[in-house]
Amino acid sequence: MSDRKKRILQIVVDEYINSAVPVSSKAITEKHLTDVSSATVRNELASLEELGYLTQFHTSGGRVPSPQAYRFYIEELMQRGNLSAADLDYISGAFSDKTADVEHLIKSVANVISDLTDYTSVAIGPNAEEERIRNMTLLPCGDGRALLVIVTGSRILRDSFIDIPESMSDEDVAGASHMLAKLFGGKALSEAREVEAEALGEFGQYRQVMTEVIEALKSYARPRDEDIVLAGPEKIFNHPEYEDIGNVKNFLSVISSKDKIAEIVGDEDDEIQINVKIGSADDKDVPEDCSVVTATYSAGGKNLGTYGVIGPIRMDYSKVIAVLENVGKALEELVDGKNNKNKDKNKEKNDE
Amino acid sequence: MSDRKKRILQIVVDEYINSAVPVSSKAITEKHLTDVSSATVRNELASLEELGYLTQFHTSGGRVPSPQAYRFYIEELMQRGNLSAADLDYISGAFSDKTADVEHLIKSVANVISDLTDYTSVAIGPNAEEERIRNMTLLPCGDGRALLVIVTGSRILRDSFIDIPESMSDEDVAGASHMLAKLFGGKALSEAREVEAEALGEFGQYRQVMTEVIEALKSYARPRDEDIVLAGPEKIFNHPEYEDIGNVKNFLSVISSKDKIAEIVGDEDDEIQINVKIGSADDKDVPEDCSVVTATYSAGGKNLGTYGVIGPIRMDYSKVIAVLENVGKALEELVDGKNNKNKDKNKEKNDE
DNA sequence: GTTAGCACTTGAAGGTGATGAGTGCTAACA
DNA sequence: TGTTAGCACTCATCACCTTCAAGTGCTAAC
Repeated sequence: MSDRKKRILQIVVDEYINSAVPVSSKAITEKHLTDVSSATVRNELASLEELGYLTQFHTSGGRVPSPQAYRFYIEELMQRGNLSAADLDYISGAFSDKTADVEHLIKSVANVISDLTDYTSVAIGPNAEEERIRNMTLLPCGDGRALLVIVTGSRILRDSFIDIPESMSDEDVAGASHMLAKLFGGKALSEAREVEAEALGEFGQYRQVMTEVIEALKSYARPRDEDIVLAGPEKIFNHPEYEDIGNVKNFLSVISSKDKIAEIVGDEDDEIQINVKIGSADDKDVPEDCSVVTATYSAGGKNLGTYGVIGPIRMDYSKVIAVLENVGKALEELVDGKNNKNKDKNKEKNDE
Repeated sequence: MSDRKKRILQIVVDEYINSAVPVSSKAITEKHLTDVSSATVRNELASLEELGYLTQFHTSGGRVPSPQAYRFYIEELMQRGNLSAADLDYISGAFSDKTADVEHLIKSVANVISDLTDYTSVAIGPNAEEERIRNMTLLPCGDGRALLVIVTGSRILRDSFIDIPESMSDEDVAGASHMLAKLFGGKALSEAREVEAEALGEFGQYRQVMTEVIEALKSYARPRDEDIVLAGPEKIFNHPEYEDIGNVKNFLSVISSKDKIAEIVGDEDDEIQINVKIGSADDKDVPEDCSVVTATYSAGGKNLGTYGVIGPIRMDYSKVIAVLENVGKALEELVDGKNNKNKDKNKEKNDE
């Protein structure tokens, strides 16, 4: 593909992303390629269409980029957009230390992304599997039930009710609770699940409780609904493709199901930092006319979750990717800063 | 208002709810009032319009009920609908004992209501204020933080992270935790908030922790986002008024904000069991073209939350109210049954 | 390889007239 | 006095047509 073809393709995609109307040869020569005539551009456009990058609804309607064009655009043509100073300020101001626990942090990240991009944002919290259990307890609730709570340093990892034998006194439960904390403390959720045999032995008389706990641990393998958040669903109406009720319907059917959100956000290759899915071709759960751009963040070796936006195929990929990248950086700094602070604190303690 | 006027108004509302098209005098005489002529009905219709019960978009377009008509319809005209055997079966099958904790119960109630009515359902969980604290604990998480968990017999009442002095050892926290459980166990959340003075004295060296706990208790006054659930948002598309993008927009702007949902579901008179809000006139947060029907359930003196549907003004009030009533009955039976079972259990224990 | 020129296609916008649904009014009737 | 038939009137909808502008593809000339 010639440089001029690339340039023209870039112009078409940029223009279409901006205006949402099919772009014509005339518009291209008037605004961008002033040194050639519209006829020349027409020839190039016809050729780009043959290559599969452009489509026409009808002969007199200008051209529109195909999903293939967007992919090429993102990989080669797009200007890696820099954010405005205001946007950068907004990001750095948004994540203050007060967002101490991960639950809140996830929500505020999702909100920031949605606000800055003007698209609906989706997020899936940190993968719980590899987080270290900091503490664990069984809280008696009466009527033969107890609440099992597992926390890390920064969040409630999981909680759920389990049945306990009626014969167990509150003191017995407290004892069992201590054993659990000792047994599982410091382990990752995935490791915790593997101590089964050993644990059952140690528990002796409370074998049944342990069985229930193991059962609960197993059910924690998939993300909870609360770990999947959505921000700014109404943002969809800011984009003209969603004047069409059918598109809104598709969109809503996806975002109102946490399972589907998890599906389209979740199943990505760990190697890839930023992942773009364009239309149903890339993921059957993404509606025909939608794109999903996600980024997986981690800091200090710790997974911080996957965040992204869902919006029309005609998405401002440059802006979206810039926002995702900068939010990632801010998050990394926040977490690293905190770690360092803690290290300092610990150091001070040791120095005493 | 004459009996015939009432009958005609009833026919108009029934017909319009069913068909969503303005109803004409001819339709009324053909299908329902076969003993009078359409001209007579026209006179009555004109009179009902003057009374404010009916409106016309244009002279040749049939008539449509006004909000005032719906109110009158619900209070006097509507046939208190009985549910089909299938619907009743569905309800009684939906709430089995396995939905042990309140969180799941709320969700399943919301789903049942949405499924049976074909409208989007909204629910707000049991009012936490008067529930008795069954247990309470502080779980150390490191880095000067601890998780405060409060449970009743059937659910996690509240949880949140609080700061603790770095100097507190895990054992100290455990001690404080015991004191908390003793101090607050058996109290309602609203009562717990009032023990401030006494508590601060008892806590001695851990005064600061207690201050944080009190602070947390105070923040628990309003419902958590998780206590507000929504089921079947996509159901809205099953009703023709939501072919219009503007209406969908209004609708989505309300249901995507938990605060707004809480507002329209929450602020009702405790005296009223079933509450109907028709359009913005009854509640400024209800969109112009929407109605909200809610019911507050309680069983054994315990508040079980408020449930309802949000949908077009042209709502099948009879069906909706029947579903809400029957779901309420089923829920009451479920909870009473459980209480009895527990009483039985306790009795057996005492008999031993 | 580039360009001007032109015929062609197509959707959008606007106008027209026919159709049909539904009403309001009036006068006659019981 | 309430009811009814009859009729003129209103209005949305639809099909059909015309016009308009945008944009293309193609060709011939540079």
